[in-house]
Amino acid sequence: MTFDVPGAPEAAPRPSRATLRDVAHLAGVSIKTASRVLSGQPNVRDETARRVREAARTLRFRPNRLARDLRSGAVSTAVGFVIGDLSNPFYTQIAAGAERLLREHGLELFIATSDEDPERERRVTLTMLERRVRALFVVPVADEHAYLVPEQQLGTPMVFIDRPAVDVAADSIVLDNRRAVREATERLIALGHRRIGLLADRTGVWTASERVAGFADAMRAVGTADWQRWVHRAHDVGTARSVATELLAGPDAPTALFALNNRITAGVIDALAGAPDPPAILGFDDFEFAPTLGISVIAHDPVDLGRRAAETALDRLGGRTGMPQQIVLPTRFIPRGSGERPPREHGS
Amino acid sequence: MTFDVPGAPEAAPRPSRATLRDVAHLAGVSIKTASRVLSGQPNVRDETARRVREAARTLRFRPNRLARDLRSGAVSTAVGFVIGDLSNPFYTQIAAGAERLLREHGLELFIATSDEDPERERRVTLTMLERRVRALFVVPVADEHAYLVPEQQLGTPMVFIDRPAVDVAADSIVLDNRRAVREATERLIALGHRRIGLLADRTGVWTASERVAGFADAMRAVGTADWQRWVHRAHDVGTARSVATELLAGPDAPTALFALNNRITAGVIDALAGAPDPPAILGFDDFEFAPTLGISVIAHDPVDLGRRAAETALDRLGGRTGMPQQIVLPTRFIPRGSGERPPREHGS
DNA sequence: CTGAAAGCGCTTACAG
DNA sequence: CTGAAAGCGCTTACAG
Repeated sequence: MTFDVPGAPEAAPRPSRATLRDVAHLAGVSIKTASRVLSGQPNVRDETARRVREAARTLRFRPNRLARDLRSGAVSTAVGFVIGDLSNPFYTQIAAGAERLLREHGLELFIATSDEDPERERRVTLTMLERRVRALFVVPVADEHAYLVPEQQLGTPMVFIDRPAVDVAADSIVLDNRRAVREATERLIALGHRRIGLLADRTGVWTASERVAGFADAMRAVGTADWQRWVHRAHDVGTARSVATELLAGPDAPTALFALNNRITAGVIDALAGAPDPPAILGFDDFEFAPTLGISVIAHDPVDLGRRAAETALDRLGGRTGMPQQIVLPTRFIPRGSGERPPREHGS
Repeated sequence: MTFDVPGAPEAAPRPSRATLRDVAHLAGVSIKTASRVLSGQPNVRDETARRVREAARTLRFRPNRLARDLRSGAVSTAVGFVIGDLSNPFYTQIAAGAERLLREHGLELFIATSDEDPERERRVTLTMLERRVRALFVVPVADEHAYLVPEQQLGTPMVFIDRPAVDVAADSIVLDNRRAVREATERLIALGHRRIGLLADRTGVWTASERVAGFADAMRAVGTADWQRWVHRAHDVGTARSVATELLAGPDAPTALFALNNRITAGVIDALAGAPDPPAILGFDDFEFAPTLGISVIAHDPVDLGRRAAETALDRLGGRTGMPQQIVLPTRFIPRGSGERPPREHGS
């Protein structure tokens, strides 16, 4: 359905945009004085300021930040945020956490998506730097970031989130993936589970490797040498669903399924909906309906990841120097039926 | 946990950033020739181009977009996107849909959040315009946008999403809220429900009013004059939970609950988890676990909302003039247990 | 194929 | 308290 809004005006002739020069002219002052008034600098007579403001209003003057930022140091008040995908809440909640803190410091967010593609990540990151963002946040997919070294040396603070920086000495904020998965696996083992199907993201994904390592730690500790046969790969809801379905239909079906991220957990839940004798399910990443669905999760707060990243960048902008830091945020195990509700941005 | 990364270098002395002038100088050409090479213009001898590119590489030259955009029309390749909240997937999926299309046209996304606050919405919108964004997308909370009129007359395409523009004649993309809720209510009535508890967002929210109107249409059609007594208000998961709990405990408890957005649906689900004799639940907005939880939904695709908005803006940028349009996207009713899976960005 | 000049719209540094 | 000049780093328009 498409229809015209009744009574809407014809496209008006386009007046051109008023500049500071126009305002100054109309107010009968120099361009510098107009600049003073409109950017809140002192030392202008009240009457003069009033005239300038009125001229600005009359002309509907809006300053040009491009020009302003260019002149004053070629650094804008924008910060760049590179994430994998805007439709994945994990990423956007990180951005939300960072944004909240940044805007208290007068900074704005420029978000670009890498589509989980290393080459595109590189391209959009460089574009952000061309805009002279004041700081850069990356939830990296690529593991090659040497191209950022010169930019970093030029003083742009960079913070890597969820996965550490590899070949650039930048600050990073990560979760304690390995420990979390080791301890959760130990719980499953303590409950008597031995056939634990692990569904991990693709090899090469740093968080997946860390989490699998935690699983290996726990399995080896109880003498399970062939732990690798329990490790399966999935990357999205669809593949996770198929893998889970196959696993349960096969011989030697697992008594527990451990999904290593929220997308995989969703697939597993899908596969098991209405199954007669469902295995225990454990998921890395908390999600809203976990309590309702009776699923144990390893919980953490993406918003907090973002907030910590912003803190780190603000620190650097504030002049803190020294070695890059890696901050490791703890996760929390929430067993099913615990009734515990972790704090969330929305609701609960 | 916080620790220093071992072996990280001391903060290096900051070299200053190379400009086009530096590159030209090193390559022994004029600044204009360097510009030609690096911005891909023709008419440069191969050998000259090679020298320039090498100089650029040596100096790690990165063009300054602020300067480029300022010179060439003072319009950047960024588009502005104002949403209520980065941690609400409904908004970010809209942004995802728009971004995908826009980037095919070489445009980048600048996202700002209004925090659902009209005054803040106004402020961030104006800041975007100061950055001379090429187009502006707004999922509005305010219902006063007259201040955008001059900007629009200056030729910045604006598209309102999910809620129409009120006092500025801009294009908009909305859902068929009223019809969708009327028809869904009719279904409930056909199933024999008469005591239908409606949980709507705050009065003043345009989508809420439309949806309530649809409910009224259906209730009046079957002679229910006192339909208003079934309308309750909630704004987030928490309030929706309390309202739902109260409703069910009260006398004359509803046999069906109709939640008018995804946040409210989540609250209702929460309230009903484990209830002995739960009412039917119907929710506006689709969500991933609706099939698993056995909930009927009014489905639509936020990604598509964003895509259509981007199409509209690109059209305007391409020179289409004429009256602003309001595009109404249809929704789909998905009954519980239908097994139907709507297409989603992630998974399924 | 190449370059010198002017200018985008502001702010900085300096002078009065 | 106010202003004329210079310049941020590029590209446009023009000339050769």
